[in-house]
Amino acid sequence: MARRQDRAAGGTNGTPDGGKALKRKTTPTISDVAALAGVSTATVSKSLNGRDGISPTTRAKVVAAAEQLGFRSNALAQSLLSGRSYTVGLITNDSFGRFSIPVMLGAEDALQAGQIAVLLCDGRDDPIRERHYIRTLAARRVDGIMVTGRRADPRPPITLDFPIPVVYAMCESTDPRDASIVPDDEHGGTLAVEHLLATGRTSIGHVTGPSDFRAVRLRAAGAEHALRRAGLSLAGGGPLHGSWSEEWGRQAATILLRARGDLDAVFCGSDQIARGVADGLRAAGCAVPDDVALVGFDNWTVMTEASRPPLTTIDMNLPLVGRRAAETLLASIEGTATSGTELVPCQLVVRESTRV
Amino acid sequence: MARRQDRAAGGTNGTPDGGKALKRKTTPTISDVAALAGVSTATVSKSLNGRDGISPTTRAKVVAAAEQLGFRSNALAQSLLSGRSYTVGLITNDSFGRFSIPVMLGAEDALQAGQIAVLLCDGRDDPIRERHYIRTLAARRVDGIMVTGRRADPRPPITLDFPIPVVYAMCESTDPRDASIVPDDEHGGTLAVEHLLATGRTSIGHVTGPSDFRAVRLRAAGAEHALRRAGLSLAGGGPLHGSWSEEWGRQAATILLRARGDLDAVFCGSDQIARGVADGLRAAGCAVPDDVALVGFDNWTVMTEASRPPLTTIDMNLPLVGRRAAETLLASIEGTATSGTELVPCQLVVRESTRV
DNA sequence: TTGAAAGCGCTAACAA
DNA sequence: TTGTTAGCGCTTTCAA
Repeated sequence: MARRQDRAAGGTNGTPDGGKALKRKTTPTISDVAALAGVSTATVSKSLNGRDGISPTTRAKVVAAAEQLGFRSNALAQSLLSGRSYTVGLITNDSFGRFSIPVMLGAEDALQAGQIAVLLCDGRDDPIRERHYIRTLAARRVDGIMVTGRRADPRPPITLDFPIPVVYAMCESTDPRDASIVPDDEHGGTLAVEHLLATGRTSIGHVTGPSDFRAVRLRAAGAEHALRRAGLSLAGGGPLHGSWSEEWGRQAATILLRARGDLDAVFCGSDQIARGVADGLRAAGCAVPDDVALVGFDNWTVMTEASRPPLTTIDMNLPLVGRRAAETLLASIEGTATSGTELVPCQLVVRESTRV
Repeated sequence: MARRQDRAAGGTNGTPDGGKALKRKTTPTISDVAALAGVSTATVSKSLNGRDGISPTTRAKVVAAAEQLGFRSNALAQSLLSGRSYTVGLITNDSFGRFSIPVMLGAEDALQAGQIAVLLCDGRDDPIRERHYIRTLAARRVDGIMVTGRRADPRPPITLDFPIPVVYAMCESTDPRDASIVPDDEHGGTLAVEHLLATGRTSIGHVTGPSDFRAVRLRAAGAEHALRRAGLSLAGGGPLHGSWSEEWGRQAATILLRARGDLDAVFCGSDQIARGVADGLRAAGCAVPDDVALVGFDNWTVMTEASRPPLTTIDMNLPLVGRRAAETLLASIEGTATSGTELVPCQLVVRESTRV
């Protein structure tokens, strides 16, 4: 099956040299440093950790010795002593997809600034697997757990039989006492429609995903509020629900045009749908944005840029969601627990599809 | 900025109860279990780890005590003793994008089967950051490191000042003595063209990405080999290089049609390009697959399914790349080091765009 | 079959 | 200013 390119044998990096070996060079410990520097281990520890009560001379000697040996303090031993692993578990059920990754990146950034490492756990929507991971994380004495998901819809909280902080990012816990950080979808819907209104549109349709997504309901609600404040309502009588696909967008474009000859804007529940709508409108001889303006949702560049014309859209600030989640988790680890759901604001990104 | 939904305070899961606290319930240790079971810690250890030389009665007693206390062995302590952390570091420079994620998932799967946890490190193409991560991983005494990237192009090996196994997944190390696992792009190109030939096409063009990508050169080489074996050569005289975009695909379709009136197939270097080609052909009044058949590369569902018609494509088996990398790393950790580059075969996925 | 003791690598009292 | 000692939680001889 697999081909292997033939090449010289013998790895570079540290692959143990096959032979029974002479002096199997083992990682230097604090005692090695102490011995070399001619001091006690306690002195080495203090010197290297910047504790005071150490003479500059000694400190220099120790540092030199450590350097020479390539000494690197064993975090495992430190953790055992301090009772903190400086590690958090990241459980995701998005198989690290489009939504959870930006969240993760934001989180990882904030955590690593706090010197916290992240253990990866891909739950695959399998409760068994999730439980297994939780056991592992428990054994490794993580300082906290972050849970992430594909959908913003509330999910049952994870169950822990040991007391450590948990925060839900992107997916809300059904237990209101848990800390959750999610994008403010309703606000996103409002932003989109307000932008359309501001550019002079008045007959605005809404094409979106299945109504059993909370995000879908919230975005629609935000849109409708904004319209109501302007004394208007959705063209077509309400949101048009379908699948999260371009195909649905294309169909919906036809439906809307047929229903409302005066249609001059469409707000879509996703960029994918919006791209479909753009194609559908074009096919019907309708110009975007001249005849009909278009706003998507997600700011998924692959879609927004490939669409003709490029799409104005709503960005959920997912990295910020991740960052806030990490900060909340860190605070909780430090003892300042928070609870309840925090909404991260969305942001309008203007491109060709709504140019005036 | 952020809205906070008001809700009752007080977390569910383990957020330390604010107060100075009564008996701050601490995680039970092996001594707690020993005390409760009325035996020594050594006996507890042996009982729980299935060592023999323990009477069934005692074992049962210990197990019961452990259960009752919710005892979970401290992996940190075990690691300190065993010298193995059962953890590997995963360094990526793809910001966990489209390519490295499937690789990661495959790897994570294989590793977790081996009871190995994964520490996440997003290098962001920043060497400083990468070095920082390597220090962290060293301190945490990871058993090995896996390096992943966006491009298959060879990258300089990471530099370690301590001896642990490293494997490169998806991105090859420039040092041939390192172990690398990459998709067999050349094979992929061959598969694509052989499929087109098998379905009776003879005038086959190739539209692909920038030629400084090794994958681009390999895929083209594979395609040309297959053609040569059939006594043919690429329509258009050679590969058409451009950007990795739909836009380029649309342009290229026009170019190819103009150059070769008898064009009956196009093999594309990516699904994105292929989708553009599909649109370009359709716009030129050319039917896919009746007039011109189309094969993409990547099996990126978002593109293959949204394309009209859905695209036949080449799948790189990325999860398998990850799995093989993990297996190689595990073997290396166990002492069986490998070196050189392993090629993982690609696979043809047939859809509408090449129906006969 | 069980337990006492030593030690993995490190840090924090406390003494010197 | 430095060193001695104890101990984090666990496993493993070795002796009982």
